[in-house]
Amino acid sequence: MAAKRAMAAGKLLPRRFYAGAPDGVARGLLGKILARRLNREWLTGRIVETEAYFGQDDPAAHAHAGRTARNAVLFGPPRHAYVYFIYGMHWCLNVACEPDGQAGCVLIRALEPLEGLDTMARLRGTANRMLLAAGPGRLCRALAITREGQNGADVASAESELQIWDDGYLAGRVKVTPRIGIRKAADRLHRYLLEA
DNA sequence: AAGCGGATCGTCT
DNA sequence: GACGATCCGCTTG
Repeated sequence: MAAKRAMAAGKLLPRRFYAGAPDGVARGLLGKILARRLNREWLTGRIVETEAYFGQDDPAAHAHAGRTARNAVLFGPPRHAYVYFIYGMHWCLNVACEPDGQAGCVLIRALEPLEGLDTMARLRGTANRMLLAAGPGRLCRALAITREGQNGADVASAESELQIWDDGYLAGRVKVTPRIGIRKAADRLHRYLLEA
């Protein structure tokens, strides 16, 4: 099937990978492959931008004020997807990390599309390959990720329709900057980008 | 090339 | 009732 090229060479990222602290997991996810099964097709892309959020200690994090109905996934075991709705319009994808009970997570901000580009372009309503999955909202649109569909999905499960793979790609230079679009704790350097 | 504001609604106070 | 971990199109220079 379509995803064979990217996924056959590698393996699912193991469950233990996600038990670490958010900054380490955010760095570690750079260069890995996000894979979304949509009907019979796999849509895949290399993760090139992430941000770390540190649970209740982090004023910018959704988990800061404590557990609510929306952010419940963050307080559960790691490796589960936290999908939330923002600005009345966009979905954003996170992966919970840290042990059960701690609410750290990593926001997946951008992909370099690898497979299923035609479907992504159709879902995005654009043919601009550079912008297919660059940005958290665009990424979710390109991969048809919503709260109803993917919130709580286990990205380390072979049965899941949302998975993260390691194909052996070696990440190059990593650029570190402040996180985007937040007002609180805007000085902290928790955004990670893979240099082109 | 960069800056501005509108769209649009779930979530929490 | 206010605001947000965004995106896009329109304006200006």
